[in-house]
Amino acid sequence: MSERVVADGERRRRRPTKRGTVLSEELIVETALRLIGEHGAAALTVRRLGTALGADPSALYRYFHDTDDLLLAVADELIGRTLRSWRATGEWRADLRSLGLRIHADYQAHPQAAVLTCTRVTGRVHEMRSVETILGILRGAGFPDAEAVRIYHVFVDQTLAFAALDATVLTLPRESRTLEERTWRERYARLGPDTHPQVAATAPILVAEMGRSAYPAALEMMLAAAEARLRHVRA
Amino acid sequence: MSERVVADGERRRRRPTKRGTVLSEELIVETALRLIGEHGAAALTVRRLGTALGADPSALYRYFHDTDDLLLAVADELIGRTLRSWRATGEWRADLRSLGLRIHADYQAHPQAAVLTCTRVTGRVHEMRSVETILGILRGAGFPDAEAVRIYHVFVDQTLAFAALDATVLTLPRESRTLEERTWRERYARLGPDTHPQVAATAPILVAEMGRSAYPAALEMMLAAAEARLRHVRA
DNA sequence: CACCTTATGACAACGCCGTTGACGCACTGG
DNA sequence: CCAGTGCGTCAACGGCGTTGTCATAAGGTG
Repeated sequence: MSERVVADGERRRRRPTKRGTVLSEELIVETALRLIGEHGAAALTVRRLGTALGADPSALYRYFHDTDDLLLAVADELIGRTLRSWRATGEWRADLRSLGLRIHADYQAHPQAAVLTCTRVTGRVHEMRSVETILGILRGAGFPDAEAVRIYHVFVDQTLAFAALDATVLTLPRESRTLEERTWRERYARLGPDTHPQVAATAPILVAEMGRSAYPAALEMMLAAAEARLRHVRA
Repeated sequence: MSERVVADGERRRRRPTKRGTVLSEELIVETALRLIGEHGAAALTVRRLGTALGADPSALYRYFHDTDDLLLAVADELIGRTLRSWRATGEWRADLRSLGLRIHADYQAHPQAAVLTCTRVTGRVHEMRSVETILGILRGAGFPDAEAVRIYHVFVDQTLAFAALDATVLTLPRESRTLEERTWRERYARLGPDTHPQVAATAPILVAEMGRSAYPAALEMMLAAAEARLRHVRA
């Protein structure tokens, strides 16, 4: 191979593919996101992406070193979109809540990219700006520095951890997911009170609860605990 | 296919493979865990597992419907190992705390497997016993059913999510991990108070805090919020 | 012990996947 | 308008999960 993966701006000759589309890094990333959104996470393969672009799959290797490189580009685009659409209100609980829920939701809209991205420290502009933003919210609310940093850490890692967890579930093939749902509905709901009294006593509530993400509830508990700490500090 | 996947106990004829090993569900799961531990999560393929067992890959389909089914068995074995070493004290906060920390620690001892299995609902024996245990702790503490189920969900998902997040970091190749950390520190050290005042004001605390897992702090905040709810319910 | 049934391991094949090297067309700089 | 080369295309490789078929040994039955 010619080992030539070049930044999009330095590209010299844009030759249309056999089906007439003109490739670009941006178009490829957008198409990848569209594929994920339309046909599920499993639809994102190099071959299918090539087909969707009307190009030979191997053409993509002129733009990205490998699949991982492509997914990172997709992830970076995601981070940008998320940050771009957030607005601060000035009330610390409302701001943390909306920021957390927005990150969680945006990542779940593109689970494949989220799973790969969540655990990586990018050190890029967007990430550093988010650190600054969240720390500002907490210190502005009156948390002492050590407390603010600790809560920042919990908030960020909890949000990313849940985003990755919930995204992983969405990444599973459809059969596995419906299987899990049925596992709760059928197997757990039918456990006898003699062997599993706790489950048997709460079965309907369990089935309803396990069908959704625990992140909103976890976030609320975290915010409540933080507010209690804040009152304690101020007293 | 004969569509015959039979529980391990009901197996009638144990024929040794060409290389002499006698297969069993247990042996397959153990070998899978060993493969993951020795060569990373990516090493777990049906073909390699077959080779490691000295059997034809297709022989595994007599024991598990497909790769997903096998993965669920591996996940359940992990849960079982963790539960086997835990003891209840009778005080709900202490019990949840020790259980959470133990799960988190045990999963990080097998990071490769944790990443692969954290998100799966297995519906198998060990998992069902863990649900029963945790629900028992919460309802025994006096939480009403709906509240107990909600807190159970938050507790479990938060623990697994952090376990997977922290395990993923351990999974990264050593070089990229140290590289990321160094880049991160250098970038944050360079941030001036003019552009990033919040980070600049807390830099030393930040560096110290980000070096460890946020799970213990997150767990404490969750327990504090739960106790507040409990007091509210009782009043 | 001999026989029959059948569970179960082996084999070969299918259709995916990511990735790469060789090739040659068409675009761009001169 | 020509030359050089950037980049899309083609073909192929090796690996993957999975399945249909076959053969063989285990184990009940007499």
